Amino acid sequence: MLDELDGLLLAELQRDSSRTLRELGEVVGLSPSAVQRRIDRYRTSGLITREVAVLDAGLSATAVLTICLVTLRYESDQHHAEVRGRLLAAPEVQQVYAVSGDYDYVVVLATAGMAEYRDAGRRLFQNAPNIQRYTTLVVFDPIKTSTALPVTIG
Amino acid sequence: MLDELDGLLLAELQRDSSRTLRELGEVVGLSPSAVQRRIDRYRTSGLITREVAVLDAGLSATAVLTICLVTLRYESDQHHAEVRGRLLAAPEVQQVYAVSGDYDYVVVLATAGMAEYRDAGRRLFQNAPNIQRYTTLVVFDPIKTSTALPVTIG
DNA sequence: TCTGAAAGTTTTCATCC
DNA sequence: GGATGAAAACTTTCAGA
Repeated sequence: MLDELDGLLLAELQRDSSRTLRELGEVVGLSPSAVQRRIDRYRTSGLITREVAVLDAGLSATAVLTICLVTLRYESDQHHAEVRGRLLAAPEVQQVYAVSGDYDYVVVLATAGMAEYRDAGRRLFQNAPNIQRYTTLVVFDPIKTSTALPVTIG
Repeated sequence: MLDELDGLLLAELQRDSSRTLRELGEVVGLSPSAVQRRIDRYRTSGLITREVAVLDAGLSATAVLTICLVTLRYESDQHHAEVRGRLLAAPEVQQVYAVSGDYDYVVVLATAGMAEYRDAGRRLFQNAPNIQRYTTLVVFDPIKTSTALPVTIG
């Protein structure tokens, strides 16, 4: 179970994880070793899955982001597994969400350029089985790209 | 300008930034201090915008992710700025993409539960000016949530 | 611009509260 | 659980190539 200090600490870590244990301790009001013990717990429990550097999409110059809204032809587990496997294996695929609503999947692609996007789109959707239809939205401004989640305490 | 070593190093940092300079150096074939100099350059140039901990959406228990596809009523810069300002100010807003295609914005919301989502949706879209229509997709499985971008060398 | 070694911090870990 | 302090590890700095 998580208390308010965990909520605070996790919010800080989702905002900036590059600080030292002492700096984090000052923010949340704990000693460095107390901070460390909590962070260890998040890591071993799998609550923190990874720590990553986030690049500026604008400065990554020619990077093109596209969002594909995908509907499958068939709804069986096998067909879903097949599509997921294909998406996860593709290096261009940045994010995949299984959704309920007007579509089955929302897929964010990050490619080095427009030509690379066309290739990926054809390979993953156009010439692929089980895809009934898909719509592409080209991102011209990635206004906010956080991964922060709310932490429920208690 | 970035060389192949930068491309390698940036890919590694986007995958796992929690490693030491020595470990990273072993992966890319550089000494710890050479790695550090390059990372410093990424940080001061703004290519690396931040370093964050990524939480497991499943273990974050009651966290609900939703994706809203939003169309504005008017296309002027002022109207866009107004909507963006509102979205950026909301703590529930995890990601915002300005897109071209069938919609104007793709917005990812992360809320502590369904009730919180309903509040946020009403506040940000239903009872808000300039929103012509919006569709909500409820995420029932965040299959992949990376932020990795391709790095163009040269 | 890289390497390698010395100096300065941070993290780790055992111990006590 | 949390704090403290010593040891180990890491990062930073700087001389030399």
